[in-house]
Amino acid sequence: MNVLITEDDALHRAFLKTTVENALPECDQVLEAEDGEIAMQKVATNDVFGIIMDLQMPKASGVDAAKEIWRRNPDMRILFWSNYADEAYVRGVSRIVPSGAVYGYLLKSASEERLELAVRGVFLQDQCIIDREVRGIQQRSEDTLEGLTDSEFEVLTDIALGMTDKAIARRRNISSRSVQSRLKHLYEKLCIDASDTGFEFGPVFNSRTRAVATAFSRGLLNADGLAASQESLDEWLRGPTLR
Amino acid sequence: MNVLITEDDALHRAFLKTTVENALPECDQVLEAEDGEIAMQKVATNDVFGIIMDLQMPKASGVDAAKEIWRRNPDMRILFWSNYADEAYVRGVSRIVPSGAVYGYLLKSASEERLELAVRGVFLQDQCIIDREVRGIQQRSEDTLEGLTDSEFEVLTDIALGMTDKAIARRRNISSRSVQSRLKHLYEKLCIDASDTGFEFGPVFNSRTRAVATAFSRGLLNADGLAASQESLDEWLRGPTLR
DNA sequence: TCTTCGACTGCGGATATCCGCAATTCAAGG
DNA sequence: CCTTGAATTGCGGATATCCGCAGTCGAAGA
Repeated sequence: MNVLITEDDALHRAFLKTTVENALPECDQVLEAEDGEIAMQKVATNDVFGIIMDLQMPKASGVDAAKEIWRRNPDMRILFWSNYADEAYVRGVSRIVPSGAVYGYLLKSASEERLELAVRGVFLQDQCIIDREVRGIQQRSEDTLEGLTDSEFEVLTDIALGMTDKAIARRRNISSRSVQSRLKHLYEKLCIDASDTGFEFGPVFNSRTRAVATAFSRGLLNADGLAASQESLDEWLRGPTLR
Repeated sequence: MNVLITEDDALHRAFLKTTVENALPECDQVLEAEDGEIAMQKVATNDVFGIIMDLQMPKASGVDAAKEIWRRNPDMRILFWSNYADEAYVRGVSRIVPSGAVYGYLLKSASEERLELAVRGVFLQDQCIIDREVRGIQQRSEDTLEGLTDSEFEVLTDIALGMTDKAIARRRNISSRSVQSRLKHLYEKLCIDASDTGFEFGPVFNSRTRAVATAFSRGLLNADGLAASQESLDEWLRGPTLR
């Protein structure tokens, strides 16, 4: 029974290793990977029972790696261990977890006991253990009222990448007027009122860019998620529209 | 002789403490702070000789805290210890360091020996010790050719916050046409060509939002720096234009 | 079946943005 | 003194974006 630790920070990696050795005496070997790519390799070439994975990593992010690993091995137990409970991360994880898969989502601020309990719960008892704080974000992002629709979130990432209305319309197979309609709803939910003139010479903010800014400051978007979205956009650009 | 460690991650904090105790036997007491605000308090109420400071922290970021601390005490030795060598961080630090101040900038990926050497160099021998990688970024951001002008950087943060051309013009005391002129140069340096049609239905990207996206992915901007810029914007909005 | 509600869509107008062209200013050097 | 180059500004036009209004469509529910 081997456990893989995927974490770029050396100190955290060492800490996780000793914790696993403590909490899981049944564990034969603790493998280590310092980024998502190495993790995928190690899973492919070793008999890995479960994974503890950081979300913020260079090269392949934790979400990317988990997605690929679950694609080949839907039963893999994965315990995510992250610094933040940003909506972007929570959403990203929720999107890729296969139905029936066993996983956990713990914050690094959690105590060592909670971590040990989570390790045993996820790896030995097939429990899904989600940090309370994360759980809150998860629910909120599922509620249509509090958070954003998938459509709105989609269009938000698109404008954050700098796409024009027309390009978004093409990509999502809707009219450009619909894109604007979705944007309008997005602006409302983010409380962006272009005519809300903070000073006497007209509006201070451009709705489009302002939406991206507030989404960033609220944790709806983050650099990692944006990089991932950029990749899928590149793929789309290379794809069907290429002559 | 007391040393203050400012770092939100508990593991890193503990690591720094033992390192300092090893490298600096002369040190009487190691104080700890888990965010920038606490750091400022501790500096005010204790006799602190030098500081090791993380840059990414909740509440007040490392740059904010260092700025305030240096304002009251320009001779304070500060060793920055950061995960990334993002241009935004390097620029932020370079901007606030008083002339003649002793400081260091080390990456967390540096070895423990390098860290110990840096601690002794900065605290005991008044050396400025800058990580080679950071030094590279620093030089590049000083060169006008490679990096961006201060004007261009300024306008970049403004559009990233969602400001309109007119508002930027007001704030920076130039005409809105000049804002567009600066933007044009910015777009050129970021290699953003709106007419670079990736597909057959016109341009894919909106220059303005695209610039923000690429600036983010290149580390010219980051969430922390944006939050700081937002604060100074709020201040300006409350200030002279308020009737 | 009828109603309701939300999403999508087209039209048209008000602004905002992007950019080429050209005149001006100003500072650094030859 | 003259030249050069960079920054600023105005003008004008081509697009892009934002948004109100109104019509269509499909799904959910009475």
